Amino acid sequence: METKKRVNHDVLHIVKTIWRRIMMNVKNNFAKILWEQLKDDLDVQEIEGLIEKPKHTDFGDLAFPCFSLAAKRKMAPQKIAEQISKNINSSLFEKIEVVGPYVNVFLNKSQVFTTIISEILSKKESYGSNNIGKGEVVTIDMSSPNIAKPFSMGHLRSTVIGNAIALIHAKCGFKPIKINHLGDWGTQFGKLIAAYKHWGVEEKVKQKTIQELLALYVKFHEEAENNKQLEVEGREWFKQLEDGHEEATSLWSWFREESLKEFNRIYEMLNIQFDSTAGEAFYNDKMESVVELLENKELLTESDSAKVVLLEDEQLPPCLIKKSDGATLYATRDLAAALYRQQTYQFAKSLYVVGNEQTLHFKQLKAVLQKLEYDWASNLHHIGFGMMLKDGKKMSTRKGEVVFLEDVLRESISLAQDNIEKKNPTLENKSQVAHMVGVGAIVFHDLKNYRMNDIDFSLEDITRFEGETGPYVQYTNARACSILRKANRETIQTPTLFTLRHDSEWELVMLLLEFPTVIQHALQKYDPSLVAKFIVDLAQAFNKYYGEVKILSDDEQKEERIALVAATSTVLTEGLRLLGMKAPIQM
RNA sequence: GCGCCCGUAGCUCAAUUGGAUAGAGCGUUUGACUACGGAUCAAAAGGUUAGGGGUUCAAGUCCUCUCGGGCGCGCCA
Repeated sequence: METKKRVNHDVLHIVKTIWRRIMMNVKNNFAKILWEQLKDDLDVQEIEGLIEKPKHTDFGDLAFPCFSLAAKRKMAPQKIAEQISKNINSSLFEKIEVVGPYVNVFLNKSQVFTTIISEILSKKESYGSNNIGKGEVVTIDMSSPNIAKPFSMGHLRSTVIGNAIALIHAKCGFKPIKINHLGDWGTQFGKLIAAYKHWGVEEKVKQKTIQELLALYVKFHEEAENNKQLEVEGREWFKQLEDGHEEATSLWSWFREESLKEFNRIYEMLNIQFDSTAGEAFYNDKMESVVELLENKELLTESDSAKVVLLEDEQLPPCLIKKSDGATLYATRDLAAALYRQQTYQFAKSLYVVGNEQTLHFKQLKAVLQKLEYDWASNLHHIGFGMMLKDGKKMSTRKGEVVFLEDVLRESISLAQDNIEKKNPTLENKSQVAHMVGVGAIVFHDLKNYRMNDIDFSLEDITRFEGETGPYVQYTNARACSILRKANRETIQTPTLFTLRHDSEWELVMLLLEFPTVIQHALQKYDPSLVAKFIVDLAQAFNKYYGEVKILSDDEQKEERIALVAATSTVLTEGLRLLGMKAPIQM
């Protein structure tokens, strides 16, 4: 008895392993089969590169286009396709069709199905993980809001894109280091101190810090229009700050502390933590050595009594290192930061999730590091993104045209709360779920489109819960969880062989199969939107299936369908997690 | 003026990176078993891919010009 069981188990195991191997390399196997006939014209790798996934499901699961052979053989591609298909004989496919110049193959569905579902059920949330990163460190410069300014919708982009990129890197075996490069230094603090000295009221600032500080900042710029003296005052106060003037310093650290309290509230809402919050001020004592470094390499040139690094060979404008009054600048600070990060973390890659408008700055930064002959300079990457626009135009902090992220988050959470009251009033942990859904809507909205595109701010769009949205994906998963709850299985059985009955089942499986590839693409392109689009596709496929098939009806396929639902829920949950979102099991 | 990015359905965006009939969501119109959860599903309408020229078996995708929009370009960050 014991032995028999063992034998059966082993046989099953072997069958599974073989099929897993085949599925991992379905494309490669198809290429090898084709190669048998095409040896004279192409090698296996070339063939594999030509194999595509057809646009429509009626065209099969994989396709080989014969265009490139047509030129070599001087034959019509249609004829070549016919010839090839006649000579293929493999159990890998259940059907082969020729449509014009394409050889379309249909995979043996039930075996693929069995393999992929059992893989997901056994690996669970680690399905799709890989070890491309081999434990290498990747620093990610992200979020970086400015002290004394509101945490705007614009900063949200850097924060959530950076966070998703960090999660994707971790999934691929990297060690991400999230750095919040706080904007806590610079001329604007001089202006702010000047404004506070003129019009500031301590109590007001204590009550509503950032609103009040923003009001002062806006007033400063309004007044400065007609009063040039103010600008001078601002610069003087910043100089005082740099020289350690007592009042200036204490005002600065007060502003900084109060601002951080507000930012932390938002990070808590978004559930995002940082490995380092070393902001710009952190590099104050590391600036002089950068300047010396550049001087020793004789890279500094004096120009209009300022010091610059010329980048003519690189066809870039000069990089400004020191102002005529001797003060350092943004570029100097980022050079110091790059050096510090390389020393501290020995990164394999250093990413900067910063808006597109700073593209030139990062080109210059990289170019200067290359002039300093650091070979790691080529591992710096600017991950740009489009702006958050209002009516097609950039929002200006100076004019007070900003939307507070916190207001938008609260609005969205309260809308989610209303929905729950209406649709699921008996839900137990309503407010936690409302939080997950409301915040999820905003995060997803920001990640679903390619990051380079500009986004026009629309509260209506952001807080939409229907269609291609975060809540839609969350809802789909909650439905799947509901079925699993009703099925009431201690463990999900993986049937030995699936019998597919519906096209919608196969579409679901093909999507599940793609998940690991999607993750790799998202990694290579630093593009979380690929994951977002994928989980929307998956949710759509699941909802279609759900509408078509009664999953819990009692027939021979019931266990298979439950297994498919479990696998789908696992991937949806994991996909949401990679975007920094929660997947409530009820909502 | 110079440099970079963008232009796809009324709106917001896709399109396997040069491949088959350019697809989704929103909005509009119509329909769905008194429900495995309707935050869902099914269907209809909606396109000269801003425009011209070029490259090739094949262009929304590459090259070029025109028009339209955005961003950046030494003492801000």
